[in-house]
Amino acid sequence: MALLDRYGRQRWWPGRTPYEISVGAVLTQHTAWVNAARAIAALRTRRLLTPKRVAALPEGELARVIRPAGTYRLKARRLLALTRWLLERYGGKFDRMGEVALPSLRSSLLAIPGLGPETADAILLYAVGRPVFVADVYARRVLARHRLIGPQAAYEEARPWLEAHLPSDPALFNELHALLVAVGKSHCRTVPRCEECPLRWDLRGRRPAT
DNA sequence: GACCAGGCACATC
DNA sequence: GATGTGCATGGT
Repeated sequence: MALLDRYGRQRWWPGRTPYEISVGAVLTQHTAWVNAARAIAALRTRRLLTPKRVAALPEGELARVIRPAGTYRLKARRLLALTRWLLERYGGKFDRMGEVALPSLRSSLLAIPGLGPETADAILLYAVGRPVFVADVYARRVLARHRLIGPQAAYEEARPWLEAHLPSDPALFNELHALLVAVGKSHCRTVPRCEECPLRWDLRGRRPAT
């Protein structure tokens, strides 16, 4: 892949366990990753990166620990909701989700207050390993720039487009999403036109005639 | 001091 | 259905 050659492997999503990855997905909402990482580090220092320990914590105390991530009262509530869902349905074990059909697992995640499509899909892809594309603002920006989707395309428009145009491979989704974020953050912001960008060849699965 | 960063829920028009 | 606002920190 041309993007891979240019930007290198991105090694997303940082996290030692599926639970830690899911915690990161909530903590990074509308927040720079570096601040979410601080909050995760604070949780790790207190040995709180397990569902049972988080669930046992009063909301106010959890909020204090994750303060560096910003919107901490909100995120403490969301983190507890996710953690309780995980414990009640799967005993805190991500591998028990393996038998659940993807659509029902996804809608079950979306029913948790505080989990929108992007957070739910990040958990599905990066923590559970399901083939769901995280069609975040960067991915949509890059696709729109190449007129592969409309400039105002919504999340739920871009995600099926990506999933339909790519092999259904979680490892590929993982790396490409990370690469699209890297491109969307830097290159596509500063370069007005991308007619020659190799991205479109990757996405369309063919190279243009030269 | 404004703006942004790997969103979401809720109110209002 | 589109638009606006609160949440809140830390970096540029």
